[in-house]
Amino acid sequence: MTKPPLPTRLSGPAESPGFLLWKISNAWQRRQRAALQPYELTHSQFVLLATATWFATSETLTQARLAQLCGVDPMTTSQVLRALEAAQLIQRVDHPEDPRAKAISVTKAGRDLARKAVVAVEEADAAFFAPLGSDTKRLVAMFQALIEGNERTEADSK
Amino acid sequence: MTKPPLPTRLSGPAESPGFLLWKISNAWQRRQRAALQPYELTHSQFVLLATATWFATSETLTQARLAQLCGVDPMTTSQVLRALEAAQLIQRVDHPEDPRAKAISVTKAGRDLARKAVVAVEEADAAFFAPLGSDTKRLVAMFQALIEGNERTEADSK
DNA sequence: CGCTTATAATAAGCGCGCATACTATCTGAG
DNA sequence: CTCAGATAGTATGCGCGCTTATTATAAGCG
Repeated sequence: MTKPPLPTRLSGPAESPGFLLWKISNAWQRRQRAALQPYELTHSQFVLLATATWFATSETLTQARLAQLCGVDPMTTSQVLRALEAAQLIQRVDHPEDPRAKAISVTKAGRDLARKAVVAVEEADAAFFAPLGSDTKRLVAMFQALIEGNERTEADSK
Repeated sequence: MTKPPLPTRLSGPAESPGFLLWKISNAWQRRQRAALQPYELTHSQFVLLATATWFATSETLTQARLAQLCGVDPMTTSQVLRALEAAQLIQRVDHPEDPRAKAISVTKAGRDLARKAVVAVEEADAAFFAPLGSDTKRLVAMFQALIEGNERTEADSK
């Protein structure tokens, strides 16, 4: 070793938490894709459909509210919800009180599909994190700390 | 509570490791995007450029080899490398021994940019995981276990 | 009341991460 | 040597995640 080609990065990317996070997230999404394929849903479609199913009973959902609940950006939410509407899993009608907004409701087909898909998703999720065993709880705690700690930073930079 | 709208999913998605993983990965990519913006690089471009810089001194890189080293799929690798070539950060010449393959080399501009960008990336990375403090090591270990444990499963399903 | 500011949704467009399919070439078994 | 199967790279196309910009409307302030 005369002169390493890059500063730091001591022994390749294998130990960088960010690099690993990226790889794991990709692997997880492949898993989810496979698990959701029988239902012809993508992961984002599932998240929005499931969350809408969950909250539609307790409040009148708008796209913006749903985006906030799921942590999906409003642009993507708009696009994905239109796909869900085209598949007749949800309905988007003009909001009774705010003509700018759309009121989101879930059709019976949507509810039924969500109920079936959520089982497959949670199964795939459990299988993916199974290698951690009981440490999974610890991972969840770390994840929550990361979200907490970075939410603030992101809000600052706006 | 008369009848929950969905089976399981006991108290919303906030505790699902997969859901958290997805949110965190998105947040991390936003951070990386911001950190790399001054260099006009995307995350994938950086990873491929940095890895090429790292390994080009020790072996004759092909796209397939680079894809394998980075864990990026070959199709994306092809596309991203062409972007890097257009930016004159790498070169793709016909491989001397295998006419199917391209030999990848990094230009001086590419090396210089990689050297600068890697600092910004590692800084952003450190800031992102800072909330975990010394537990970061534990997270890395969990990540490695997850990759290990799921690599096998994915290979099986092919 | 009028006016500024914030908000709901969308159009257009970019790059990644795939899946699928195709061409050209290498490699190994017989 | 031949030929089947693996491999390197790419075209095409889809959906997400995001940026920027636009339209329409709501909400707050003087």
